[in-house]
Amino acid sequence: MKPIDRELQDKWEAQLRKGCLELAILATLWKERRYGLEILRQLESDSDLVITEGTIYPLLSRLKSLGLMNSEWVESEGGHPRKYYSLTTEGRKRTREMAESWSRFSTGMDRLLTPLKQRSAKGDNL
Amino acid sequence: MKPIDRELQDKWEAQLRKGCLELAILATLWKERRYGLEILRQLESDSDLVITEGTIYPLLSRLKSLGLMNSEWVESEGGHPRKYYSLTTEGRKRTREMAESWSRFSTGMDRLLTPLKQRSAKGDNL
DNA sequence: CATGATACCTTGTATAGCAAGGTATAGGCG
DNA sequence: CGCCTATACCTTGCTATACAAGGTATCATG
Repeated sequence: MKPIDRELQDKWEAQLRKGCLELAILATLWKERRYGLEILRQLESDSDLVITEGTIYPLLSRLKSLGLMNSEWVESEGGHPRKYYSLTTEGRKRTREMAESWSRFSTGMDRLLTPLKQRSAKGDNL
Repeated sequence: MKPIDRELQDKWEAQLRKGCLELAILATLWKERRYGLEILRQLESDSDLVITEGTIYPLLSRLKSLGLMNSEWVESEGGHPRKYYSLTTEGRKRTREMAESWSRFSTGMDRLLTPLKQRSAKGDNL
């Protein structure tokens, strides 16, 4: 892939991620509470979402101020204390709604992309 | 759904769409050339992507300047002439790459969301 | 020639993600 | 004790995106 393509691909992927972060973050808290950097690493390992601290902390603050999360400081053995976030009842509700929204959106995108997948069916050899 | 929820849901959906537009637009041109407003209507009918003219025209210009599309003016019977866009070879290549990127991303998101779907398996009655 | 319909384009604004830099706590080391 | 490193949280300024609003152009109709 040429450098210019590489650049475009990166830019595209960057844009793609936008707007899905809230749901992704909420989802990581579905089963257990987590702290900032932990969520960040979780996203990176479970999906392709690589985000930075400058992205996640403002987002966590916003989600908390919206009442979707609670936070509590927890001392850790050695090192800086951690701020653990957990979903509120409202947060669980919204997470489910957003997941449904994602599902609809995803389905719509796949429908738009079906023409690309009909290679063999129409002798379209690319 | 309460007004505040409605607002949040709308905001979320707005963000979700960001960055997927390029791929969506390119995909509509996979089989045939189309003009601006036609693409806009196509997106609305085939998926949930409702966008405005202020969104699509700058985007089309950018995609053209990137060499992914050609455009040609075509007279229409009655009314303003239409500017038809069609994919270049480069554009088709990138569309395929972006579709693969979408597929990876979509899979990653679904993986993050799997914990939400295990209601019955763990007696999690919501 | 005014109106409506269709179509394309531009300007200004709000917002999101991010790079970069700053603060705070604890452990190891000379 | 002072210094370094690691971990963790937070803030500021920048860039790019989508969008609302408003503008231009063409043709048909009355």
